[in-house]
Amino acid sequence: MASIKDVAAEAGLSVATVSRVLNDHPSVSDDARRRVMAAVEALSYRPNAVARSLRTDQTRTLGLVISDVMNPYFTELARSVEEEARALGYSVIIGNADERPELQDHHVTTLLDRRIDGLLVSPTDRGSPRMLEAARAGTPMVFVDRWIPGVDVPVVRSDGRDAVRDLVAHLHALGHRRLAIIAGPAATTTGRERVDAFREALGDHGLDLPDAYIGQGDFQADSGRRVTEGFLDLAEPPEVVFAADNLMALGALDAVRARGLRVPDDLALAAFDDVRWFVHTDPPVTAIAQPTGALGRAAVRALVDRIEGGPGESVTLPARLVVRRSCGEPAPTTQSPHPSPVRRSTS
Amino acid sequence: MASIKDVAAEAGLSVATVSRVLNDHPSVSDDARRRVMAAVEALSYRPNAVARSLRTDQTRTLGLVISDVMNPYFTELARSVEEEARALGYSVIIGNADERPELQDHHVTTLLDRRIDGLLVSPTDRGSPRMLEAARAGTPMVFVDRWIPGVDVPVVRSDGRDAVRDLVAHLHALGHRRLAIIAGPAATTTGRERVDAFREALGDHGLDLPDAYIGQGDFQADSGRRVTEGFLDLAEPPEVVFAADNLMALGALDAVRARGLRVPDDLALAAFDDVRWFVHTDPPVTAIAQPTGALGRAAVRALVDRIEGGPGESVTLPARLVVRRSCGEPAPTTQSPHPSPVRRSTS
DNA sequence: CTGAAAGCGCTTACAG
DNA sequence: CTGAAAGCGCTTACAG
Repeated sequence: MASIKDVAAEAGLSVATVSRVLNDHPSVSDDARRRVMAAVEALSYRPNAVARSLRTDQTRTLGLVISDVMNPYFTELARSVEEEARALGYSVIIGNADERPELQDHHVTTLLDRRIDGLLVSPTDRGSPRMLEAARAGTPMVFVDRWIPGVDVPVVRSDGRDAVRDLVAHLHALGHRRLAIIAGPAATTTGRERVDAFREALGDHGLDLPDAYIGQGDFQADSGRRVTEGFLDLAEPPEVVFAADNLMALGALDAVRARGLRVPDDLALAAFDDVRWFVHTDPPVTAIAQPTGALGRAAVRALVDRIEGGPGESVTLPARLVVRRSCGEPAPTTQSPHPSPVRRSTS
Repeated sequence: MASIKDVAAEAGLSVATVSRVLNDHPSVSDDARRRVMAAVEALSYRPNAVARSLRTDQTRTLGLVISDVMNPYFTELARSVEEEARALGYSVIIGNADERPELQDHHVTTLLDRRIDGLLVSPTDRGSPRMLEAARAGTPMVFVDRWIPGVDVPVVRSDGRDAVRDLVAHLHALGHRRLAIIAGPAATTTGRERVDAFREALGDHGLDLPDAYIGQGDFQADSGRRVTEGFLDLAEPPEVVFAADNLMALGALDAVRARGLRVPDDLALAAFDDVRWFVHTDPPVTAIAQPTGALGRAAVRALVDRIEGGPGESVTLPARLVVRRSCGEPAPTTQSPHPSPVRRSTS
């Protein structure tokens, strides 16, 4: 591959001058500029970003460590992050933690070793020493979606409290009284907050959330299935299950289907996170939608601000309830077109 | 951030020796090793990967340029690629082309500028000059899923021919005779091959594929919707639509639902690519499943082989048909539990 | 406007 | 086993 030296030789100029025209430095003669451009063209020269980074101490790269790429919510988040970053002249390297702290730590380490300019993270846990140290050491960093209390880093996330309140009101109006939740890991903020918001909303209606109705999931589908089976085995199963993310809702659908039961007749279902497929599931799933694209863009802007020495603004955006049919038919509607027999769990 | 010089000073040794222990070079005394380790620990030193890359001319990084991250098939592919790469000691940087040639080219350029050790690509088109030149220049490269004829690069993909044949046999047995396809872009191999396989399989049953039954999509949901609407508006609409990927199948479901029609009664549906949600759609969707994880792993192995100077083996894995209910009930089964009225397109 | 030179943080022959 | 030195490909004060 041609280096800047080759270009300089081809153009009959010094590497300093070549570098200047490549970086649009003002003090270059038109003649020099022309000759350099011609040489660049002739040699198909492309600057080596590695060398440039070593010299300038910036990589124009952002690291994004997310909990699970296979989760459509995070996939969309990653996509919007990349788009906004690209618009601002940055590349992004994604690290998929797969909800595993060691993997998260591996990616944080790798990213830091590569000297990314800033780090966007949606922590899987309360933070590894490496991550906390990086934050303390002043590595530009911002949390997206999930965050770690006590760490002084801007947070960009959505607040689902009002949407959860709307959801519970909706469920209550439909006559449901026994409401359960499939929670995310207690080590994550979203894992805890969604349970708290749910409990609080239940309280508004004089309902409480017994421990038996709090299932411990891990934001992945299998756990949603397992927890739902547990609920169904209860002497008094819940009437509704609220899954704290879309994958656990998928798992809940698996469980219901495996028992030959039906949603919402045997068990109503709602989910945090709205995904496109929810429109076409049987039945369409009522969900809480986050402004995912806006979140990703705001996170990048906050991070780039930090990189440039700014404070990096924290942002909280509201989520909203999208009612579909998985919690029961709204009252005024005519009878469902497929009246299915109400079967009950046999246990 | 501490550099190797700081470590050398702290350990009272030369940077050469520090470098040797960091790289597990055999000729280092135990004493030196101990002192270096202690210094590394004391300073929380981490080698600068940028400097190392510049010196060694390798980044231990693979580039992956895929057509669309939001497509679950590619998300899963990306995930398996990253896993296998990590197991082999490589990181991966993903570039999302979003089915846009210019964006694909942007990512190829950026990746090459960063001097990735090898490139994995699922081309959106027939290849940009930059990509073709990189291949010719000997940049280690392998195509995954889609490929470019005439370019001498290993190809790792799945062959859906047999599965498509099985699908058509299934449709034929169900009594369907008017079969249509929502094709991918003709600029892609998968766009063309799936149509060819479909036409060929139809031929086996004495059926042909009229132009009116070939809808031009772009592998994204909206095009599936648009094409399906066109089919539904035909004087003689097809009885079945085969979407060449899962997103266009989603779009087809949108179109059918928007008209108040039902699958499979009004229009049967099958898709290339199986996704988890297909189990829970209304009705569950019959699909052709690719061995996505195996594809990703094989692609990485081929690429790493090329990087190490090997030939890089091309691999073709079979896809298989997964029958569900979106094309109609299999004959022996009892009546569907929700007999819905057969409505027809009004046009 | 242009060039020679230093230096970014490493690795690695080459001597000793 | 250890160190001094060169060099990877750039950028950027410093002189001129």
